[in-house]
Amino acid sequence: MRRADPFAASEMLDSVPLFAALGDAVRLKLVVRLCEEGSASIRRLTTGTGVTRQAISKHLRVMQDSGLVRSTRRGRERLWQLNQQRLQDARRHLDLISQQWDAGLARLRKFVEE
Amino acid sequence: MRRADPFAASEMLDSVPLFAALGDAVRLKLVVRLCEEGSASIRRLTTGTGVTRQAISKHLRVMQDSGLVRSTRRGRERLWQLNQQRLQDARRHLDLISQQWDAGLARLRKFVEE
DNA sequence: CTAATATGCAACTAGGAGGTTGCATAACGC
DNA sequence: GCGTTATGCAACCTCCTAGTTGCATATTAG
Repeated sequence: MRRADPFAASEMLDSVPLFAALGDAVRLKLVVRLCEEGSASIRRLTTGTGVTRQAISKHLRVMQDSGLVRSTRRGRERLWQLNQQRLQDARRHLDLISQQWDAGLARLRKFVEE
Repeated sequence: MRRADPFAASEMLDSVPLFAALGDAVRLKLVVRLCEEGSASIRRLTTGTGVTRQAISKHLRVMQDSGLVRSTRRGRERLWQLNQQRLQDARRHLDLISQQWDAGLARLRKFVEE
């Protein structure tokens, strides 16, 4: 009962939480911040955001659940850093969509011309 | 009072609604569907989704507001299609993030080694 | 003209997301 | 040991989002 899909729909759906993680202004700023600083503690990431530490903590957990960031405990603080592999997954999925779109266009064009 | 940003944060934030649009299973399936079919009416896009036509209509509006799709009226139906330019914007932003991440890593590595 | 088709609009509901405050716990510095 | 710092956990609030149903409107077919 599976529909035929020209590119793996199930794998594509894996990136839904990843895109959702990127689809929030606070979180996208955190991504930028982590790019600049490499890795940083919650306290450090909170400064300048205008929201509380707990809010940032929640955002980081969302990002972690989507695989976008990971953390390591060091002493009394937890250091967060980007997981670049996951970013590349997202890029790859967008590439696949674009390619498929092009292919679909070409197919339609051919269909019309025949 | 603007913070210095190594890559345009304001432009980056433009893609927040775009990522949010992609961060939903129903909508990402619609993207795939539009890739396959080129352009399609609401009624057509609704079949097989398990939700009502109005739900799909709302999703399409969200996607439209983020620039991901556009529509044209033809007779009594409205045809929707992907806006590939916007997809490429998203890819470009992910590329920028990745590059910045690499640069940040290199900077940190150099700092540690010195 | 009339019936069927395709969509738009509005009101409503349920649930989740983003945010807060308050308290608990663990690790440093002295 | 003790105060300070950094985080975790839980309860709570608010609002937006995804979904529904019901009705209105426009267009096509016959």
